[in-house]
Amino acid sequence: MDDDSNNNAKPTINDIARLAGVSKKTVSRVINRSPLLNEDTRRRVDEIIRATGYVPNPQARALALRRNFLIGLVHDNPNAQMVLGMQQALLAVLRGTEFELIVRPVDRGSTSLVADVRAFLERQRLHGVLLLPPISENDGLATLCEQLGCRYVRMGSAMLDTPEHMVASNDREAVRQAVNHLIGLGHRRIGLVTGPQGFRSAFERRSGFAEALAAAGLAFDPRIIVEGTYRFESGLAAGRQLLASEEPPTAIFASNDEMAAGVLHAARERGLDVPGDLSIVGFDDTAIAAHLWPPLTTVRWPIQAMGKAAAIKLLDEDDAEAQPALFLSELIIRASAGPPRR
Amino acid sequence: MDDDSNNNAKPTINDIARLAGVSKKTVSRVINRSPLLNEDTRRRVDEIIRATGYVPNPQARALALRRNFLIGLVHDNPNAQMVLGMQQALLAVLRGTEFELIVRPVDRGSTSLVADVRAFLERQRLHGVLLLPPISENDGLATLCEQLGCRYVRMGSAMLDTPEHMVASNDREAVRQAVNHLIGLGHRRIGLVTGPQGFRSAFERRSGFAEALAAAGLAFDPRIIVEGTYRFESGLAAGRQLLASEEPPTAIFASNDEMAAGVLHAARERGLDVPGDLSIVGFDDTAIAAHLWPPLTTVRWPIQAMGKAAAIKLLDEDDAEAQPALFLSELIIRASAGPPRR
DNA sequence: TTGTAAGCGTTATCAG
DNA sequence: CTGATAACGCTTACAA
Repeated sequence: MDDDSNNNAKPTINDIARLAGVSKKTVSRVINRSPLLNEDTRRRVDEIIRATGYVPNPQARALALRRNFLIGLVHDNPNAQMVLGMQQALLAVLRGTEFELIVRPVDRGSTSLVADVRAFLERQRLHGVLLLPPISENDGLATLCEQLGCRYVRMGSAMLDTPEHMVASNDREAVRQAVNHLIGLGHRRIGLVTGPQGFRSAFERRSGFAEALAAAGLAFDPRIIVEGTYRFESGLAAGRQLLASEEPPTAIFASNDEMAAGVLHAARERGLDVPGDLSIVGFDDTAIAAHLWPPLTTVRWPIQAMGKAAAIKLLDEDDAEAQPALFLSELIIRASAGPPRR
Repeated sequence: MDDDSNNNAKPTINDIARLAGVSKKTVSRVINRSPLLNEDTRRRVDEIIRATGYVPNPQARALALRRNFLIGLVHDNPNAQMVLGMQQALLAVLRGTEFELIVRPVDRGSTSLVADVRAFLERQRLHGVLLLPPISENDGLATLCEQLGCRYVRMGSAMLDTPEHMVASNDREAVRQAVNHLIGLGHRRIGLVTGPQGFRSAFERRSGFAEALAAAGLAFDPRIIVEGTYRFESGLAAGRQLLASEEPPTAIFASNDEMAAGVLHAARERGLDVPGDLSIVGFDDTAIAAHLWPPLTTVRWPIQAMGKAAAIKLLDEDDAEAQPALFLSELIIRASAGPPRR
């Protein structure tokens, strides 16, 4: 009915020990690359392991070690593209290791946020977690991880923590560049659609905007600054408002691409030519940016690189130090921004 | 230094047993809602559990039970939006249960696909997996799950398996409706951008297209059928080709939104008015659809409902039967399709 | 209805 | 360098 070896059952450490004629502890040492091991013994055991296709049982290891080989991704899904990009980057590093990725969306509005995350971390005994914005801005979560002895890395739009716990994009500088681009094109009256209050990224981007204007000696006119929610609809509403104002801007910087798409919509509704009548710049370089018409000038931040760095920081104490904590974004110039017609 | 109870250490089943003055087995019975249990005992133990905040250690349970409380999401990431939507739907059901979601991207091109998944399933001893298209079309994977005693549900664009193992959208019917919509608007020459060969969804959508044409007595002209890759660039290329043809279509059905965005781009390049000169219909109703200008008429399939049904099928043997396996898509009429001008 | 003993597959301790 | 032996926290026999 069956042919070789123990048929269906996967071999355990005991099987290997018996086959190799050593104790299970020795096998364990081989598995864990213990340095104090006779080279011959190691080779012999390794051979058996290879031959049998033995793989240590993660559940048993987790129990004995009191910690799991799991990396958690905790987020509040502000941006599907970003979350998935992060996942891919993490998994690229995790692949080939014994670690698995476990995903945990949470509700940042909930008063029990910290308690929820605590329960999750305690239960699963994660090796480490990556906190995505905006919940990464919550210092309580960082403290919690520290307390629980769970490695953590926060992702954010500014340095919120020490380098080993941080991968940050420099949003402020990136926006400064983007706005400088508009100023360089000749724009003097530039509108802003901000992100929602309370988001650090919104604050940073707004600051970069203000700084760029100040550096160019341009006025920061609150009448052409509108707060958005990072959603398309809010961009649409903001665009309508801005374009209907007495003295409409010739360019609008939207704090993310989704809102920029909304602004573009508003421009179309009024029959405006983009970029002739209105230049638009977004932020994030999500998929939509290149697919809009005209393709959107925007800021791209290195999700892949940041995710990779985060994963390495989470996995390995030693390599962590070597990884950068601050990442530079890049202005992607497409067709949605040009010189003002008037 | 510390105040109450065992300070830092989480209570174990032994602590609860001692505190309640019963054996650990009894506590175990309470945890697992064993029916043969004195109501009084149960209450007493439950009380202690609540008071101490005891939570059973999942790793220990996994070891003893030889199976993990993990649900896997195995995919090849053809569509970020869909993957994330699926995740959300699964997690909504998993939330509040003891199950966690573990994400596993794979490479469908790899010759070791089945072996990779096997290694993953054997190692993690998953409770169940959800296979997303296109790898869900691989019967080998389903057989594998069966062999390993791992529950599975396949998601696809047609019924590829028995209802308890399937959540399917009816792409063929949905496309038929979409194309009928175009025909109803007066279009007689309709182009098609297909998905890549080998994808069942591509086949189904193409079939629906052909059937709608046939039912209306319209010719299926291979010269205005172009194969795409489900990517924006392929839609752009296809659009250019179609619009440059001798007798260009007055409407184009693209087999997904991303390609539809590409077709729209191609139309813009030629200065065409949409929908005046060209009507465009997409498929998927991803975020981009509503954000394009003009907003895209497209087909929406019920990701959330499908994900929820899949999760329930994976979790519970009994409820599984009650869940539908076939889901109907919906034509979302926006502004990108209208009557032909000529 | 409840408890006892043994085991799940691994690692840590501490001798040899 | 290597190996008994006892954890890790829970469940499944099998008794009582």
